[in-house]
Amino acid sequence: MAETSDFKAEPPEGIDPLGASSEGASLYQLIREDIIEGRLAANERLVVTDLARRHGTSTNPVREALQLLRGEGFVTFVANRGARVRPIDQDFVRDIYEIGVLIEPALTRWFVNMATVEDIAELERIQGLIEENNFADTFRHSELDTAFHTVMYQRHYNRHAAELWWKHREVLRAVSRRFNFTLARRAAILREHSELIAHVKAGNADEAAELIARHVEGSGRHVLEHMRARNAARAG
Amino acid sequence: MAETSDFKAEPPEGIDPLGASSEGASLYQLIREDIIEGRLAANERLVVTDLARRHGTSTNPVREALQLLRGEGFVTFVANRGARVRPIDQDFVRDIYEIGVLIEPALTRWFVNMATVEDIAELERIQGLIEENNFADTFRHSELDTAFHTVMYQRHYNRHAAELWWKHREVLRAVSRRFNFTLARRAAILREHSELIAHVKAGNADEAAELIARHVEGSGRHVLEHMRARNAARAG
DNA sequence: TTTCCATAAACAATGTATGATTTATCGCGT
DNA sequence: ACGCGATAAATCATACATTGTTTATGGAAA
Repeated sequence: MAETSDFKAEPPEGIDPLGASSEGASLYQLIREDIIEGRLAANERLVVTDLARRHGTSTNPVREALQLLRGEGFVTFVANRGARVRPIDQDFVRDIYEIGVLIEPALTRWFVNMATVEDIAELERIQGLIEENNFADTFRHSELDTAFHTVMYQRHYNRHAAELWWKHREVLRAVSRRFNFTLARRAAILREHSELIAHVKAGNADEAAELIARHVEGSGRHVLEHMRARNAARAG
Repeated sequence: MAETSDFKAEPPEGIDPLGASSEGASLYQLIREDIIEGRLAANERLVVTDLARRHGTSTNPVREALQLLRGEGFVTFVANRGARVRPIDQDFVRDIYEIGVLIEPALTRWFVNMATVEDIAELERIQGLIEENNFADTFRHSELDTAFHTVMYQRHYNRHAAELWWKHREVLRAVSRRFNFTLARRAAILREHSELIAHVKAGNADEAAELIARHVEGSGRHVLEHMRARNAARAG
């Protein structure tokens, strides 16, 4: 699994990157990243001619990229008023965490029943790196954590579910990177990952699924609490 | 609830129809329906100039509509080879049914705890129409069935989940219309809807959620069985 | 003076048309 | 079966028309 040895988490195998054609693809990816990473403000207007100038293309590919992003839900359109950045706010994050709580246990259950020794070794390797890093490098942690779960969901037969998870994951990864982990959360993550590996080894699908549900919910609660706090600080 | 008195099911309130601008919107909707209703064959090439000619527009709006459909997952792109119709095959249908089994119980649980007397009256009214129709008019049944579930999920706070459900529902509605209901399935639908209403009235959220899981799973099994049979017939 | 409103100018979205360039695809002859 | 040239099509650029939105501006009213 080459994608887990370096820092950058890769999409699960078999998920088309949606960035096919050279020019338009990078345009799409650039705008997408700007939204997900928060470099474009919530509700900011996306003016076609501006984007075209900024990226050195004509307006045509820009408009197509915006429609693609619209279909994925990262951009909203109003007739004759063009595109705006869809805000990745608390509601947004809560929504996709809740969907994760529902879907990830099912993906996990399947994984437990299908896991090979190589899979388990890979999980343990990544978990080793996570413990080694011990949250020192936030970016690295978030990549490793994503890789950990990717190993589990990567080969699931339900491609819709796996792709949905990945799409959500990309957002959550970016959002959670903006915050530091509390000590309690750090401990919970390490403990839950270890327990999960134990369940996988023992073939306890139900326990693993239940654990993942708690894991995702805990992660969501943690991020949302941070968002709330930051929001309150900004408002107060 | 005006949307349930006539034949055409409407998207849940608050779901933007994604068809904003007049021209491009209808283009998008037309192509989308052609795919969902199966008028465009699986994997069929979507040639930009053809579509433009057929719909009497220039190529630009066509390309944008295709990108939007790509983002929604109804169309696939390969670099420099353009767009193709994403096949709505057994895998596709199984995937989204399975996601429904995971998500709909959660939506239902919330509904049971929030349902007003008007909601319940509306459910009973629709259920009355469903029984009255008694599967005589397949199209009408599918619209009514959709309306029934829409009442439940319409106002859920998790807009992502509700929109995901709706997007999937539009596909499943079209697919299931291609088949007739077996007698066993008819009986199950009527029984489960009635039981569901009883659970809602009694405020039994868990029972309702469990029932919906079975309802969706049964519906999926039924449709998939039909698809399998038709596929086998075609192959044999 | 400030607030409000109508109006005009500037801006931008949307669609059309056309051409250049690159990349697939297909038919044909070897 | 293979290569090659013709055709088809995707992709991008450019320019422009039309339409609707936004903003600036100059008064009229409070």
